[in-house]
Amino acid sequence: MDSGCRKENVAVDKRVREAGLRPTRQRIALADLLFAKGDRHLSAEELHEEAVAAGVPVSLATVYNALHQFTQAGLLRILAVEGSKTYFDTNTSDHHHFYVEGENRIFDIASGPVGVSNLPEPPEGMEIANVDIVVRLRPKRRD
Amino acid sequence: MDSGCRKENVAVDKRVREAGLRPTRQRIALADLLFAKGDRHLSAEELHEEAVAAGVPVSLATVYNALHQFTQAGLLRILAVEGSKTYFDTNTSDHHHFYVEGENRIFDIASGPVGVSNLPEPPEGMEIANVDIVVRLRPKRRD
DNA sequence: CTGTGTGCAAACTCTTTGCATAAGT
DNA sequence: ACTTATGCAAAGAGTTTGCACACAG
Repeated sequence: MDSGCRKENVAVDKRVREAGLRPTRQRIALADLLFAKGDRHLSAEELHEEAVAAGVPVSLATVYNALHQFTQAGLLRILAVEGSKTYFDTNTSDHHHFYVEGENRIFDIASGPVGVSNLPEPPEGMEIANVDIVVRLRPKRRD
Repeated sequence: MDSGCRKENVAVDKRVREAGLRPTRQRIALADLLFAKGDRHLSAEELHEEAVAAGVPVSLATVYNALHQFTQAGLLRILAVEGSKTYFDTNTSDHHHFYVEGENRIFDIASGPVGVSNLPEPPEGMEIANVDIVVRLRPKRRD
């Protein structure tokens, strides 16, 4: 069951290559899972499971390696959320998230006109790399 | 060398008691370190070191317990930052942070008129618990 | 062929847990 | 006295590392 994957693989191959990484079978498979399906947030373990489920028996260590390499290459961002696991975001532009307390669930905020007003000046010698907004959600208690 | 600590201890004792916790020596000492010095962000290990340095030989496990109990009681917040350590914030109101990449350093943003415009509506059955803004800083490269 | 990437398992870090002892009311 | 908290050390989760083998150029 490969139908429809060829084209992505080619594009992804290029993307990986341009990041200065060898387009190995594993990296391409991972990049394909990451980037072919729109914006996603996932942990190393989740990506690993997906890869295995997709018939690419990559090791967890390799998943970690790839995620960090992609991050360094600017293809991914690390999400700032509480909790023990590290989440990676395939959308590297300024955009924002809902975070569901107690469930470690993360949504993208439909990237409308949400914005920050009166951004403060960064301290001397520093510049703003990006701005993350996390809107923390609680289940609404019905009354 | 106890000078000046009495008063805080009394206030802190009350605070701990009102959180529904027994004001034990350790909890009071930790609460005192946390709340007597203005807004702070620190990890369990940092607080533990401070406590030991302050002559209160509390165990790390107790520090973790106390931090979580205080958090549940609404006296602390858990900070959403990347990295393996959990940071706790003594300021539980909506306010925002600078985060220095690669150093795991966190500043409060001088809480001026920074604000979010066009906050999105939360999904069905959810309500907004709070909003965190993290401004990620990179060292400015001099050219 | 040469060098980089992968896989495995062990090591490491941060955090949590269980149980005997100590402290608070 | 009775109950709850503390401390220790061991367990647990997530992540990283080292080294032999495999694959890409």
